[in-house]
This record gives sequence, structure tokens and C-alpha cells, in this order.
Amino acid sequence: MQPNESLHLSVDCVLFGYNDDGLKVLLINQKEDTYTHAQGRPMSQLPGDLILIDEGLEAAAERVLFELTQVNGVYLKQFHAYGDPDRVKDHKDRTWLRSVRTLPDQRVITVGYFGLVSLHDHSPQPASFAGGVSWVDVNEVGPLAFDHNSILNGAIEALQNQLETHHISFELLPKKFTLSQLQDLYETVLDKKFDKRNFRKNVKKMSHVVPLDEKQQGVMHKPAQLFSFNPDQIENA
Amino acid sequence: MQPNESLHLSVDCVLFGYNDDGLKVLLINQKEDTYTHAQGRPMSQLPGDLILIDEGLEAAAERVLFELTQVNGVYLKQFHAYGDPDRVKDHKDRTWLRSVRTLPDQRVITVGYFGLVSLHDHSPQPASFAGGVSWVDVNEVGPLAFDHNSILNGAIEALQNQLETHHISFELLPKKFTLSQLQDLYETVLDKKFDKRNFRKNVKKMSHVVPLDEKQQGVMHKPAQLFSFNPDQIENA
DNA sequence: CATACTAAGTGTTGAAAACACACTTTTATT
DNA sequence: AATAAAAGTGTGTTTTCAACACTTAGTATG
Repeated sequence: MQPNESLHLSVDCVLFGYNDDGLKVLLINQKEDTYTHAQGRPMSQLPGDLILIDEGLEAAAERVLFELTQVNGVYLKQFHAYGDPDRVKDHKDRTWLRSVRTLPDQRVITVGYFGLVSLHDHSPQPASFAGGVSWVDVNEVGPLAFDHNSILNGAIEALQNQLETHHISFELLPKKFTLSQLQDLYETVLDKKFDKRNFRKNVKKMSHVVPLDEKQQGVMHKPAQLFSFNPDQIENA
Repeated sequence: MQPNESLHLSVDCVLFGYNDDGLKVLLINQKEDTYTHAQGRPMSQLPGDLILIDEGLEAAAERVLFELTQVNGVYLKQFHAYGDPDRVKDHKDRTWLRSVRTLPDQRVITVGYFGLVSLHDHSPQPASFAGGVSWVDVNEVGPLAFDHNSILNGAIEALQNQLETHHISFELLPKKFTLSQLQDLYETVLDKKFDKRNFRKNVKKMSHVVPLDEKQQGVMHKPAQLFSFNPDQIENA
């Protein structure tokens, strides 16, 4: 057996974007001419890259995202490392690997990060990304390259677990939001329904959700009270 | 910037052992002559090793543990990857690294696994380990090499989170156990007290904890009913 | 200006779960 | 027979959770 002198290490980012029409993941479409999916459609993958020799893991994840979205400061959290020796050996992934890597046969271990951005305000729209990059509804993601479907599933699970415990919802909402938006977010991410009155009762107990002196405008119904998150009030449970 | 062609990847295992006198971690004492702690005492570290070139991450963790404990089949769970570029660059760790590694200056990323063993029955006693290995109470762990204190803390947190959700307590108990033992385990790991009657009410609701037709023997008090875990009954919540 | 539309906003009740709390029982030892 | 030591057991109170339907405020339309 040999020592592991020729391993590669990468980070893969599952960037979740949220707006009123659902929870999206940022995917990169491999170029159709170099690499096509079995059914003839171009294959997608998660944004990821080898880490640089002196770069921390989270720093690498930040860099990958910055290179793709020009956005800094998104919430990022490590959730799992994927190290199956054969994870990049699948036949379907060889062609693409050969087109981008100098050492395509190298084993690659990857560390998964998930990130959160709001797609409401002036946040990164697909337009501002490099070509070939798009937001796909999490429920409509097809087969991805490598083990990226497992990585995505791992990220969704991690997001679900942390939504309730880590007060991260505000990363996915506009700065000013309504309670209905907050409830929709919970329902979308956790994939279950909540009772409106009970949900609002619970929110009133959260000291980090504060009402503003401001109402929704330009809607064809009773305008909703706007709220915002007060980061100082986030109690560490 | 260079590509990461010369990274090393390791696994570090936080092996928790439990018995009636507490929760222990398996530590390896570095040889005193090659490497001593600032205060002159020998330094300890978590069992870990570079992964082999074709070895999966969990397989590597299993191998490391087997090499140290001769025990197979312990519960093992990945919990976090540690990749600070300077995590093996601290002065205090250089001497030891030079004594065991061919490339002591190489950056090493490590993936942390925690493992669980019961120290009740015929389980691995420190005696059966290679010399220099010992069980240390989790509350009495001193300064460890590298970033192993953070890794240990990460493992403790992961264990606490999973104890209630993943039905793993039986990995730390003898096959037949009393409800007091189960309660002590919870109190030790979660570091809080439970009310005896309420605790037992809750256990009665757990279908995977089944009473046996057997009682404790040889104790100087009312013998306790013995219970065991029925793995088939573990409902996936 | 009246009507219609739409989502916002609001309280109560019953059931279930969580919590606090103290005495009796069974065995081994002397 | 007395003692020691932990096992085992029930009730009332408080808190949390779940179910449930109507009124309100604004916009658009005729």
C-alpha cells in the first residue's frame, strides 16, 4: 500500500437561493460539446474546485462562490466530507474530467459546504453569473455529475436540521419580510405545513424577529406588517 | 498559486468508551523521549493516520481503530473535517511530526470520526492495547497535540446531538443493562440531571428498549430489572 | 362610490407532554 | 432482626401543542 501523496482535495458548494417561488440550488451546466449526459442532455454539477495549497477549507468554499457569483459574505457551513475512492471514477464523468483536469485519474476527496442567499432584493440573479450557471428548483434537479446528487441530499438534510436550531432563516429572506414569507420559507424547506396562528404565536416568542413601523405596499390585499431580524438578539441555544 | 498536489489527508478518531465510572476517550501518549509537552509532561493525541491511496474514509477510520484496539465493528460516524492550513504547523508539534513522517512539513487535512464502545463486558481494556494508549475521562483531558482539543470538542458535541436522535446509547452499554445505567449514561453524556420517574416514563415509550426476564445479581440492594435493546424496533424518526 | 377580491391578522379550547415531588420495596450484609 | 442501598412506583400542576373560522385593510373594478 502506498501513502496518500497524490490525493486531491476539493470543496463542493451547495448554494441555496430562496425567493417567493421556491428553494433553488445553483448548478453549473457542463458544456454540451465536451460532455453530454447519457440521454443526450448536458449534465450539471455543483460548483466546486480543488483547494489551493495554502487555502483553508472555508476560504476555498468562499473563493469558489465568489468566482461564480461575485458575491461575498454568504452564510457558509461545512456539512460532510465525501471520500469514496471511486467517486470520480464513474464512466459518465471521465470525459468531462479529462477536459478540465491535468490529472483526471487522481482520486479526489471533497468537503461539502452549503451556502444561503436570498434571491429577493438585489441579490445575485442568474443573469449576473457566468454563463452556464443556473438556479434550479430543488425538487426538479435531475441526475448530476459524480456523487453530486448525494452531496445535494446531504446539504438539504443539513439545512433542514439547522433551520430550526441555528436561526439561519434570515439568510434566505429579504431584509424586510412578512410573517407569511417566513412561514412559506419554513414550509418549503421542511416540506410540511404549519398552522398560521400557531406559527405566528411561536414567532412572537423569538426575540430576534422584530416588527418594523412599516407595511407592505402595492399589494392587492390587506398589506402585511414588515419584520426584520435583529442579529444581536439571537440567543445561543 | 499552486494546485494542491501535495496535500495529505488523514482521519482522526475520537473513540468514546463508557462504563459505570464515566465517559472516556482513547488517547495515545507520544513517547516522552522524542516529544514532550511544554510543562515537561508527555503530550497526548487522538488516534489518527494518513489514509491509504485507495481507502475510503470510513474504512480508514476502521483500520486506525483496528490497529490500535483489535476491535472491529464499532459504531463510527463522521462529524467534521478540519483543514486549517496551519493545523500541523504549531511549534509544539514539529518535533513529533519529524520523528514519524517522511514529509513533516506537508499540510494535512483531517476528517474526524467518533466511535463508541462499551467498556462493560469483554470490551477492549486499555491493557489489550498497544502500550502508550489509555482511556482518559473526557473531563480530565489536558492539552493535546495539533488541534485535537477542538476535534475532541467537535466529537462531544456530535455525540450529544446524536444521542437523543439516533438511538445510539446501546453502543455504550452492556448488552443487558438497568434503567439506572441508561439514565446515568444520558446524564453523563448530556451533562445534566434527569428525574428518575420521568425518565422511566419516557423509556417505556421507546419500543426498542425491552425488559428481560432477568434481574441484576450480587448487588447489596434491591436488584434491578435488566433490559436490552432490540435493534429491529428502532424506528427511524 | 359601492362592491368584490385577496391575503392579513387575530383567540379559545381541549389534549398531550413536561415537570415537580416522596415514600415503599427488595435484596445482601451484619 | 436490624440496617444499608438502590430500585421502583403515581399524582397533581404547568406548559406546550394542535385544531379550528371569522373579521379587517387595502386594491381593483364597474
